[in-house]
Amino acid sequence: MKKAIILSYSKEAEIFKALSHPTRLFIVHKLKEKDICVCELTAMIGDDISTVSKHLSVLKTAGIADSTRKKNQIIYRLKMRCVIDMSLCINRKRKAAL
Amino acid sequence: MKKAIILSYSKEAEIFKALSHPTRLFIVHKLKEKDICVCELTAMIGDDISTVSKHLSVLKTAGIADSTRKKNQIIYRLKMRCVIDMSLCINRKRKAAL
DNA sequence: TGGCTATTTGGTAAAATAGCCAATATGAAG
DNA sequence: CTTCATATTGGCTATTTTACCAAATAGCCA
Repeated sequence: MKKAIILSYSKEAEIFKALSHPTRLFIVHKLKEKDICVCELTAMIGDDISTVSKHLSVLKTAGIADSTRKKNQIIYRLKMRCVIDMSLCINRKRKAAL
Repeated sequence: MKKAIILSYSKEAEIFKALSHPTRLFIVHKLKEKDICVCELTAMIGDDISTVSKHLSVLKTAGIADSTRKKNQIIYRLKMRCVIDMSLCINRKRKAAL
């Protein structure tokens, strides 16, 4: 059984895990500009729509995005906008490292 | 073959992935206070030293930590300190959600 | 209602990750 | 040089993740 002090980081880890896939990061960066439906994201990404849907589900479960229905489309929205700051932080570091 | 625009997020994704494990987050939060050797981290975590060493290797490869030798210990240091800001951002959100 | 569009869910195979033990390195100290 | 302490690497298995296809679901509209 894992120590409680370690387990206390599980929720935070889940959020980082949701951001740990290139496709999901791409989605986050698109959503920072505007709300987008699954179909449009799928067209941009080029994966099967079921794959994209599952990525979106991961982001939603982690609390990073949420969704609403509009006619027969599901529109996703970036809920945790501070992930953009994380991105900036990382890329600032990456450029500084050159 | 994945689209280039998606692949361009791979490096950023790697950093988030490195932070996506409770044990590694624990390590990061300890390292923000002071530099620590593998043996001390291992004692705090309770996993096999080889497991801890591999976690540290992930953090190092991602550019989040680095290490120096001191006598026969390897001392790890938090290199990308802005991951602390990410943590704050996430936990601020989490508390706001209650 | 029935068909249409958009999305999610289930199933599955391949790949990646985690964690343990054993084996190997690497420097320290006698 | 030998032994000790510290850390890393290799090998293995169990678990998780990813991505596809097929099937099911949900709302819209004739």
